[in-house]
Amino acid sequence: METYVLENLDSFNLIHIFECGQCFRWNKNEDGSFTGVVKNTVINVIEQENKFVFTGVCKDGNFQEFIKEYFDLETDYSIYKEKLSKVDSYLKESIEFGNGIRILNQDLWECIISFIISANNNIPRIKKIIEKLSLNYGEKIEFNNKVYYTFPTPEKLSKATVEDLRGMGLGFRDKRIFNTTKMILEKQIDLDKIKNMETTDQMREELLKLDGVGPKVADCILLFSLKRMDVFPIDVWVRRVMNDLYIHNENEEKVNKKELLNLAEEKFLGLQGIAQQYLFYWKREMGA
DNA sequence: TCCCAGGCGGTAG
DNA sequence: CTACCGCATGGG
Repeated sequence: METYVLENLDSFNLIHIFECGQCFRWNKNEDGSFTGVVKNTVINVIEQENKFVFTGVCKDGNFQEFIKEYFDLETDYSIYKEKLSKVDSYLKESIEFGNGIRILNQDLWECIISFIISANNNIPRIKKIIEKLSLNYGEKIEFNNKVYYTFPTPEKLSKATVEDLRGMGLGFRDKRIFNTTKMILEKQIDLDKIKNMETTDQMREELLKLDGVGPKVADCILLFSLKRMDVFPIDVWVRRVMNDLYIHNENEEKVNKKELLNLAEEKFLGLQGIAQQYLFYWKREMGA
């Protein structure tokens, strides 16, 4: 068991980070701490008097480096916030609201599967399905006398038949998960190659070949795992907030996607991904 | 009960 | 190329 304590972290709020919709495997405990499974490690984080205490058993490498990498602690979010706050008063307000958001460095494989599951689904159920997959196909780890499961590897998940997957509550996404797992396992799509590609467009083109990965899911993967800050995943909430703020179309479903992308590019200038996160979180938490 | 969910794939026009 | 539809399931 290792502990890492950090003081005076800028732009770091546990609720904002874990509940802004980017990740699915973190849960809040009664003491206000959060526990999550990251790669082969279970991590607990708690905020105590302006200090953040990270606890975990790190099986791959140095625990402190692991935390710094995963929580994106090398990135200075004040620069992002400063730029975006100048866009207009809406951005300013959304940033004040989601002040402590940070984009986690999530595992590419896990991110792909998780966001295929997210299609036409709600967050509580997405989390349930991912837990069930992990329980059935992941590795068991104990932490503080509790049992956790790692996210299944492609090898392990490939043992599941389409029927098995249907039994996990995946619904119509069963075949998509099955096919994508196979494509990745057989290296028809090489994830390491994607990580090393030059441009966002090259990465997106490759991701779109995976079954169940369309424009929205690809952009989520690009933002949440490949750290492409210039992508702008458009879901119902983002469409809603962009329409309310800038377009004022009576029928928000009719708002053209290209129009939204152009607008986002023009306004947020390479920081569409970050802007999207603040706006998404703000809109979803504030409601209506 | 009924509507909806961080959409996608397929098909028709 | 765009427009539409069906899809499984369960949360609220």
